[in-house]
Amino acid sequence: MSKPFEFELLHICKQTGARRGRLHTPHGVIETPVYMPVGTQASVKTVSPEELKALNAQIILSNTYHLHLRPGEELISEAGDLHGFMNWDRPILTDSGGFQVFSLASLRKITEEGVTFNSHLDGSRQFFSPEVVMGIEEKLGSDIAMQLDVCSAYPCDYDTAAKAMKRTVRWLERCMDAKTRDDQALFGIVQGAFYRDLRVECAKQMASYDLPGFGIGGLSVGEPKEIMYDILEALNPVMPQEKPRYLMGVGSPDCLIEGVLRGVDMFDCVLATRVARNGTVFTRDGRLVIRNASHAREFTPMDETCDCYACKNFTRAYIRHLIKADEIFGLRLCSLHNLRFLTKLMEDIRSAIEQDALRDFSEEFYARHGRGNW
RNA sequence: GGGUAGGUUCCCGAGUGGCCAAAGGGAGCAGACUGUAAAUCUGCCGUCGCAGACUUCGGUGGUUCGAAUCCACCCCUGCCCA
Repeated sequence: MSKPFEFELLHICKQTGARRGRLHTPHGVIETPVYMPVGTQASVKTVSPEELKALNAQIILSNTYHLHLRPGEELISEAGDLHGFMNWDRPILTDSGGFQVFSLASLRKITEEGVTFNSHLDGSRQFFSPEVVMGIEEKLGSDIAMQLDVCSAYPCDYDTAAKAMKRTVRWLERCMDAKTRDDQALFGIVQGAFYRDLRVECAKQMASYDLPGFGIGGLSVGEPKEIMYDILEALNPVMPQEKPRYLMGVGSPDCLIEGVLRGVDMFDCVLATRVARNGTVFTRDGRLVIRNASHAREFTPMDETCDCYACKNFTRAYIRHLIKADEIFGLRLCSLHNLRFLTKLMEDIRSAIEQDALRDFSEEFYARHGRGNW
């Protein structure tokens, strides 16, 4: 019996240094590196829990801000917790609302005490602080709770980035003080925008706290990928080896590979499901806009090599038709496929690490898919 | 046969003398999307092109400096009456 939130570092790829691990949670074990589908409002859009399990989703994300506004954590706790409410018995990670502070910038005001929001739903005044957020996340009963953080935009001047990073550290301390549940892990979030020294300083400071894992936030917010990779390279040696590192909001296939190569263990991203609903799918030959007219008469699977429900049963021509006709089933098929594409990619990555061959794997992947087509 | 309302760019539909290649939808085509205010958003959508030019508003002929818009006749469609 392992202790809660133990992270076993099972293997390090001799070719790349990439990490193969296993994170224990109250709702089961997570094999890492892992991609986590996003279910912001207690639902991975268009996909059922049974389907998520079938495509080997090990853990999903949900969102504190959105669930607080609707239906409210009180109502969810009446159902027991978020797991019971949405009938998902595997692990759940809740994001804190820190990203909404960033993406709903026009609706909020940040002070040291916390963030004042106008709800995007009805305009009502909302107040989020580290303590408030921890209270909500504990009521939701997620396995992993993210701290409330301050995410910087791209570009961001040094002074602003430094202030946001330092406030994030102070808010992490307040989250730790407010935390009461032992069966929920709290992750800090490394900030510092695109400045290596700020990132390293933040990571070192947070590493001194006894936390079960750490997020890397504020990346993939519009900066070139090389900048993100550079920050990850700076963080790799200074983040605790024995704790999982979670790169927040990143999940194009190439970024997943590049992240793992730079020591990342966990990822989440809306890209797969959002792009799916807009008529684009990942395939072994790169991104495919299945909505385009060129696929109208292709009576072949979206991806010949894919084992997902959509590829095993339906053709490009049919799925394109569904998308063009605004049939919900088309959105579901594309979502199922893209999610499976990523969970399968992570399976392959885990196996490549175990075989000390992740470099070979990534080179084959790029030879096949190209580097820029994602 | 008589009366009446109409015929607009792929479709629906606005426009009733110049600011009209012609509103607005839809369809179509393409692009974007990375801790989800997203089944969303953006662009193109007569032809050729850089400016610009050219051909269009049922047909033909007129009026006018100028017509999708006014006049005449013709063709076609809906409705009403015989």
